Formats: sequence, C-alpha cells, structure tokens
Amino acid sequence: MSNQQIAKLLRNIAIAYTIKNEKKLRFQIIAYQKAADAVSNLTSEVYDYYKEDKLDSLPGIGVSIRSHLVELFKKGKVSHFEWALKGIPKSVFVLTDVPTFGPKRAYRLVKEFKLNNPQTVIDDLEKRARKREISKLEGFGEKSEKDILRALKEFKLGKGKTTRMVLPYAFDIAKKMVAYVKKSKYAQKAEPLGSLRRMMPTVGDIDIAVASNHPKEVIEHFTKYPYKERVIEKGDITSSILVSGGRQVDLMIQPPHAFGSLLQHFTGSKNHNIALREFALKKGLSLSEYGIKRRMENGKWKMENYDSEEKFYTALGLDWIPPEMRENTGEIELSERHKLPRLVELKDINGDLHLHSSFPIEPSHDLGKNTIKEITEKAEIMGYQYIGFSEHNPSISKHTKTQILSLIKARNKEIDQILSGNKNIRILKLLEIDVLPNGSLAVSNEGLNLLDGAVVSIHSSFNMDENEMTKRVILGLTHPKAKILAHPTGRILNERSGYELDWEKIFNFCKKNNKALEINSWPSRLDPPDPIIRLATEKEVKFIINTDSHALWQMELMMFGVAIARRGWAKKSDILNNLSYNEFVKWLKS
DNA sequence: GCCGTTTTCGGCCCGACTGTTTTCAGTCG
Repeated sequence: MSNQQIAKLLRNIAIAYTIKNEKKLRFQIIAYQKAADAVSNLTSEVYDYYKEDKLDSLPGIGVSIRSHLVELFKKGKVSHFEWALKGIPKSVFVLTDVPTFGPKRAYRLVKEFKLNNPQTVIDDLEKRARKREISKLEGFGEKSEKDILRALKEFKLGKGKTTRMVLPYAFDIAKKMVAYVKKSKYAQKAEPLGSLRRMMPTVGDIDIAVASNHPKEVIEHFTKYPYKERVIEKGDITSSILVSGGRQVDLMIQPPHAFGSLLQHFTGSKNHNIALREFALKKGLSLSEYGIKRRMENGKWKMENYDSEEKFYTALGLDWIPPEMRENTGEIELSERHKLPRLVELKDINGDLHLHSSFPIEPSHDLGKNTIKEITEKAEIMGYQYIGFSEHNPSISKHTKTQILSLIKARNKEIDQILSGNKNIRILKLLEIDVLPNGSLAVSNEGLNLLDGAVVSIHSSFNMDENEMTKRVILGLTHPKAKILAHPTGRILNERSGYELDWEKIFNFCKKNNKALEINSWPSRLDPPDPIIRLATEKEVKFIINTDSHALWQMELMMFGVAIARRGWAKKSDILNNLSYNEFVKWLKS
C-alpha cells in the first residue's frame, strides 16, 4: 500500500469524524489530518518504517494510529477504521475531492439524493443540479446550485486538480501579476509569496501580498485583470481570481505598517505558521496577518504591528528564518537558539560544471545549442572563475572505441584553442558519461584518462530495483575520474518519480571516496529533492550545483539549483563549486 | 489522537469569505 493511499485512508477517517459532528472528535479530526499530511510528505515508504519497527519516529503518529497502521499492514484492514467509516457511502469520499466540497456538504447531498454509486456520483449530482433539485433543499439556494454545477464541471475537466507549475513558470505568471497589481496607484508594494517565495519545486497557486491603505481600490483593480477567467472571491482585504490555464491567483492586503506580518503569514508554510503560533501562545502572544496580540495585565489584548518580517520574528525572540526553511522541520527551535545555518547563496557559486556545448561529439543523447566559445564568454560575463564542459559521451552503439577517443581529443583540442585566447576563466574537460545497466561506464579507461573528471548519470533501465540500482550507481562512481553523480534520482517533476536508491549506502560511499552529488538546476528536475539534500548534508556528503545547460539562457537557471539546495539546508561549505579553481581541482584529483 | 524548555494532563492557530441566513456553518489557506 502506497503512502498516498495510506494518507487518503487517514484523511477519510478525518472526514468520517467530521460528518459524525461530535464535539469530542474535534481534535481527533486534526490529529488524523496531521498524520495524513505527515505520511504524504514522506520520502520513504511507511511500509518500510513498519518493517523496521520505526513507526514511532514519524511525527503526528502516536500510539493509537500506529497500532492501526500495524493492523493495516498485517491484515490488510483496520477494524477501527471500518467502524468509523460505517454508514458513510464511498461516494462521499469522491465528492470531497471536488473543490468547494467539504465533508458536510458532500455527505448531505449524497444522503438527500441517495447517490451511493462512487463511479457515477459526479454525473448523478450534476443531473440533480441541472434539474434544479439542489436549490430546493434547505440551506441551499440558486447561487449554491450554480456554483456546484460549475465545480463539478471543472472537476471533470481536471481543473483545480491541474498539475502544479514548475518554479520558473510560476515566477513568470507572478511577475506579470505583480506588474499588473502595481499599476494601481494605491498599491505601495506588491510581492509574490507562498510556495513561490519558499522556492518549492512546484507551485499550486500564485499568492501576492500588497501594502496599501486603500484595499478596496486595489481589489477593484485586481478583479478587473483583463486576462482573468473569472473572479473566485472578492472581499474587503482578500480576493482570488482564476487566470488563463485555470491558475488561481490570491491577493491579500494590509496597510504598510502591518506589511511585515502579512509577508510572514502569506509566505507560510501552513505548518510553519501553525507551529509558530503554538510557540507564540506559550509566551502569551497570538499571531495573525495583522501582527502580534499581547495579553495585558488587565486581561485585554493589545495588537502590535510590524512593517518588516525581521521585526516580526524579533518580537517573538527569534532570528529571521529564510523562507526556504519554513516547513516546520526544526527551524523554529534553531532560530530560538540563534543557531540557524547560513545557507548557500547564488553569489557563492564560482563555476558551473555541467554544460553541454554544440561541439559535434556525436553523443548518445542531446547536443547543446551553443559553441564552446559562446558558453565560455557567457560564463565570463556571469563572473564565474571556472566552468566544465560535460557533453554526453559519444554514442557507443554508433562508434568504435578508437572513434570515441578521437572525438574526445577533438573536443579537448577545441577547448585548448579557446583557452589559449582567454586568460580570464579556467575550463575543465569533463564529460557526462552514461552508467550502463551493469555499472560500467560508456567510455573506456583510455578515454577517461583524456579528461579532468567525469559526471556520471543514469539514462536507461530506470526500473531496476533499489538494490540493483544502488550497486549500479556505486560501480559507476568507482573509477577515480568519475567524481559527480548527475541528477541523482532521475525524477522529472509531474512526469516520473525517479528510481529507488539506498541513500545510506550512496552517502557512505560518496563520503568515503570523495565523490559529490549534483544538485541539478533544470526546472523540471530540481534533483535530488530537498529532503535528500538535507539528509546528505547531515552526513557531510558534498554537492555541486549545476545547470545541465543545453543553451546559453539556461545558464541563468543556477538560481533554482541554489534554491533547492537552500531548501535542503545546505551551507556554503556543503557546496564544492563555491571553492576557488585551485581548491576545486585539488578535490577533482582527490 | 498527539504532545511536552511551565505540562504524562490538558491543552490543541487564526482569520477571510460566501451563501443563506437574521447570527452562522462550511470551506479554504
């Protein structure tokens, strides 16, 4: 049973409890939701935790839910869950996946119309809405009926469930929306926040915070956005619209003197904010987007506003926490003890070691679009001290060993020529070499000896099991020239989840043999995922942040690799391409 | 049902918006 299935099951229990509508279940509901969140955010399988008897270590899962999970894995069902779900048709749990449908609404409609078939419940309810039967129910009106009809239609079209945007795409939409919002003379400041500011690899909605003393006027302007599909809500200080492609944009407004608390609130994450508010409560403080409420001696609350986020955190006795860390995974505790790590920054990066030029090396995979010279000049403008060319190795199926050697030599000669005319930057002769299914490299020893080092990667047979793949990767990294494992999990966001590796073994091998893992900046890769970066840095495994560029403009994507490194709590010292050229080469030869 | 730098008992984040209501329930973030 997958983590997502288990999470859904736990969520269904929370839904069932909500429908029961009993006061005593109020906190059980929250507990089950928390447990579901914890499970769905896990990077390894719950089943593995169970097998290793480590279910204890999962946050949000205590004695009770743990025993239910054990029962689930042993018997395939849980008697307590069956009891809790009794009397609630399965179709309810289909409807609750539709936006605007919560437990109460879904249950009420299923019961009223006896919509007991989970396969047809969406269509069945749509028919009822068309026949104007919903508006006749007590508590529902014409508007609700129309909204339900639209929600069901959009759900069937896959809207609201659309795949999350990759980060740069979200940046693009946010930039346009911020520019539009700022056209209002009443908007003093406008900034994109939410998961975008936290640099999540994928972004659902675009959140924009505005500082203004005239919120009504700003919202008037916002809801008149010419390319909107429709206005979802329009209140006094918040509003949401749907823009083309079904993307939702949320707006939230506070006066400039309270903008700091708005930034904090709207950046999230939800879990960070909840933890922060619980932390504040213990000090007699209550937090919201308005500021901090302090309980006075006479029992009354006094509100204090903050124009900057720094002042907001300081008022809580905390150091300012970088947005990338705000996921409630220990950052608040560190901040209180003034022990937050100093995360790596874009300016720390001195070189890009994974660049594909257009040199005709007749590769196994795609060639770059720009010449070695063009890339070198671009790198110079970007202020890099050094770069590495890592074209794919010449295809082994189409060339003899001798042909491969001469192709590498020709590429090297081209680099030497560029170098002879340019003393401002250093160039390393690398290659991105396939690790074949048996763990051998697609370039011979003789070929490897022509290189300063190699980036190795998996580009075939992705579905090997964890043990086999781990062996393959370690074998691939065994040659002294093989120093960097490119895009370590092979994941493609919104497409495939990547192969399984025994990270413990990979980390130990890398540490012992001075190998580095790449942090790949390509927006649909952002590989490895940040939880793995965090685990690796705790084990003192080193990383190199690369762009894997196949065209000049892509060299600018380094900022996204740095972002995912920061989400993994990587410090400057964890990143090898912060080193000077001489130090880097020393590592390369180690 | 979970959790602990006041606690193994007694707490549990905080607010906006909408529709259908005359004061609130439901949903969302």
